[in-house]
Amino acid sequence: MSAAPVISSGSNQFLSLSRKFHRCSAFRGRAGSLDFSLAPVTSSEGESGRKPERPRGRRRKIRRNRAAAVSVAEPALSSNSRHQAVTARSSGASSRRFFRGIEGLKSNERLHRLVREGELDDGLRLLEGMYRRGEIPDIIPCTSLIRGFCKLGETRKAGRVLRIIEESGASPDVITYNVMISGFCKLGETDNALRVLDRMSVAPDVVTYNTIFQSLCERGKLERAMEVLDGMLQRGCLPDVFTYTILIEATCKESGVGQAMKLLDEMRSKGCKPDVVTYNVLINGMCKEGRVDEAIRFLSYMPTYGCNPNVISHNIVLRSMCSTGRWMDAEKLLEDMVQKRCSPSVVTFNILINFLCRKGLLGRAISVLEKMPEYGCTPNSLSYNPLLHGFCKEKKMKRAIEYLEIMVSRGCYPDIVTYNTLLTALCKDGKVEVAVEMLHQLGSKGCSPVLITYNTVIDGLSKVGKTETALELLEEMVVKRLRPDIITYSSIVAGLSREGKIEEAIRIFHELKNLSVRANAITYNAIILGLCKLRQTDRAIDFFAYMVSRGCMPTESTYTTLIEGLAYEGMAKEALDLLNELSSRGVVKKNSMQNVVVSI
DNA sequence: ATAGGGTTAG
Repeated sequence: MSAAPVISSGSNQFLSLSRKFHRCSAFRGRAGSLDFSLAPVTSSEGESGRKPERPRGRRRKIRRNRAAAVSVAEPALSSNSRHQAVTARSSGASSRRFFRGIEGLKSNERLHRLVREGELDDGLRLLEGMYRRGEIPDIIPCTSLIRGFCKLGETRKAGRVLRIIEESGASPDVITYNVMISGFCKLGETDNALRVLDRMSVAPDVVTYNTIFQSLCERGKLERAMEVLDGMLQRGCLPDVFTYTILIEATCKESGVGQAMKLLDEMRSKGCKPDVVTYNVLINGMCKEGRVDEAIRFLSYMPTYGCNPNVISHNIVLRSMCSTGRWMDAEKLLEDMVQKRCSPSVVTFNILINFLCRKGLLGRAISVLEKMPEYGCTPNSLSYNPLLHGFCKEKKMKRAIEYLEIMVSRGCYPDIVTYNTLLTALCKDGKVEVAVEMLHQLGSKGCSPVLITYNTVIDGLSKVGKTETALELLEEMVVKRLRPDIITYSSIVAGLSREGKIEEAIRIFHELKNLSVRANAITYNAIILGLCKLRQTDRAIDFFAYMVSRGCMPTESTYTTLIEGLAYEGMAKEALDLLNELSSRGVVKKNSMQNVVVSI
């Protein structure tokens, strides 16, 4: 960015500005249709892999019991090594081989102990030694070792353990393989999981396959999953309800409910009976496609398929009714549920409360919340938070605090979202100091601030000219290992711009590249606004050009800011011309610029 | 293997 020449009014300058604009190629079409490929502008926080972990208690218990049974009956000898010791003796083998067997027994005992104590790396080291000496390891501690390493994300070490088992002459069983495969899958290494599947020395079971299907489908690789299904059928392994349900869900997402229904037929024809989850997945698919009425009909047919809908079936439909504004239907469905003795859950009520709050019907939301105990449901933070948010939005802080106290008095403790909501309201209310104070007291209330918490307060500070303090909070969050994102930096850049500290704003802006944070239109707009306010419209236009060259799509406020900048510098006619041109291209709505036009 | 996931920047 070169130093900006001082611009005086005059149409010559405007011509050159205008040419600059045209060179930016943003005018070749509407704002929404730049003719070169644009990287996504929105921040890609997306999902953070936070599916609640399913309790696997039952299966684990069985496994543990089996391990326990072995070690109780034969404290030092597992089936594997006992077999070896016996053959070594009975075949009259050399004493060296016999002793190696004895050493192996001792090593396995130590391996068991290390794994039990969680000393995984020591366990692996011992295992390597055993492998070198030709001792045969027990697969049970080895399987635990694989599971442990996978939990730590160290799939490489887990894979090494599996290799050692395979090459040492011990035979891994299907459980060992399943642990390895599920480890790879959980960490997103589906290709590695498939490689293990291919080289398995024992037949994979339905659990093996389901783990892989789950992982493939989560990553949108339905086609690959269907190929694996073919392989499964060829090997004579029978799919179960889980298998089909996973595949049906993915099919709903990728090819629509129509396709998914065909899979349902296939499932039935193979003698596999769909259960309530299978049907719920389909109902969800219908709702997502906007076919709510079809979903309602399906719900009522379910009993004739030999399967009664459950709370979740109803909740899916309920949510869909609410979001399409069919409030009366939703209330009726709730009545139906109660009548059919399908008790509503907290989720049922939270769906209703959420949508009432969004519509601003806080009174009705409260009456729903207060009725929950009659149905045996206790409101949780997801019940109270939308209500607090509603009060805050209406600037009824008193009522918000009142309800905060009510929730606490009922034993429902505020969570980080509750606090974030309150912090937002405090900042908007000009009580930023209070917000900072509250932020720092969160820890003592057993609730740690998250990225959004800091973003909220940093933005609040930046808005009232306290970017100094905002920058301190930025430091603080980094120390707490929270990674600032584009929202954090946009707030700070905007704050600096507003204060006229444009050079510092630009410096931080350029730092973003090193931090691998991608600037978006909001960040650019903040700088452009700062430059315009300093009457450096020329630099602002340079920056606009830079924005486009970096593949960031300008927004309406990018343009309005620039038009205002021109007007502000006294180039009234130019501003008007540009406004006319942009509005004729549909990039800027004229009525959104009424004040500017009037001021000119 | 299915439902609620709410709160932050122009």
